[in-house]
Amino acid sequence: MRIGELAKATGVDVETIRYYEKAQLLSAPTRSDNGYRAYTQAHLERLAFIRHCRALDIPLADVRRLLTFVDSPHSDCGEINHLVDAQLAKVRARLASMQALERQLMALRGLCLAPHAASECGILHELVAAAHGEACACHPRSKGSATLK
Amino acid sequence: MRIGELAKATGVDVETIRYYEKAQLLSAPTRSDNGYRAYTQAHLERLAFIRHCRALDIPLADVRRLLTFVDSPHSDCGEINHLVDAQLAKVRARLASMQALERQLMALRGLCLAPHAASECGILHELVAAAHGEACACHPRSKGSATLK
DNA sequence: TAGAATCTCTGGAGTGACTACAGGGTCAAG
DNA sequence: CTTGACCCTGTAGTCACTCCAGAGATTCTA
Repeated sequence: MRIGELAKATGVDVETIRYYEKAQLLSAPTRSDNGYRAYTQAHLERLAFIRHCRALDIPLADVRRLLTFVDSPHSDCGEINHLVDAQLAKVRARLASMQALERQLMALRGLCLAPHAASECGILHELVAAAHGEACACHPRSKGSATLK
Repeated sequence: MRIGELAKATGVDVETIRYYEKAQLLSAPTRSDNGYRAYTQAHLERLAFIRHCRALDIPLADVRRLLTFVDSPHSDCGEINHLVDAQLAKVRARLASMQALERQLMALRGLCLAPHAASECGILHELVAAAHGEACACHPRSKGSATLK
């Protein structure tokens, strides 16, 4: 199988496959007489594994660890659990901050509903106000007056 | 104000401030006799503005655009709305994929509750199964048998 | 006043995970 | 025989920082 076929079969870009080889995630395949990379079914499976992990946003360093487990079936899988747990925690933390971000942007967007002069734009005012340490729609002060007069 | 004081006042790292200067987001301040950067209140406000935008995950290129609006108060703010809307759409898209990701990882995690040999680890089986195009707990096949026998 | 700790400077390299070239070689179809 | 699709290597660019080396300036403590 040539690199283009492998790319099509797995949905991974050709350049990315070469990158994975250089990054030691995919072993270097044998070469045909013309110097083209010749991949086997084993490569395809390994690449699909990597792609699946990446779809789960698992960093390449962790994918590398997981691959060693695939290669040594008698080792203990405790670290695998740990790895997935860590990934889940990371995703959840990002999820929470994303949700806060969405709320902040919605509050900001609500300050300017129709276009007008920038000097009167609620959004710009809001962003500038942050510079003065005033309460803003995004990050209301927890204590004291959260309302601007 | 020296760079360290500015950093403390805004919560932006010293190196990041210098980076913003190089990236043309913050104008180069005058220098003291010893060559140290001497910042003004205007710099502080501008930096706070940038920081606030970054807290909203607005890319630096967009922050640069926003700063031109701050500098030209008579321009129309339509682009500001557009920019915030685009940011909101981006955050929402990421939010959705993050939520899917969380579900996938939870499904994966449920496959191995106690550590044992890697060869029998449900998580590893699952990740490897993806290589064969089989249905997996993360991405069940829409048609046909979604259950593994 | 000496020495140490802290601050500041510049320029350059490193991060993650690709992505995009430039400049060439190989191969099949028309 | 030329066109186009594919493949090769190596390098540089992306984003937004972050870290480092090696040097000079300032400030604190003994």
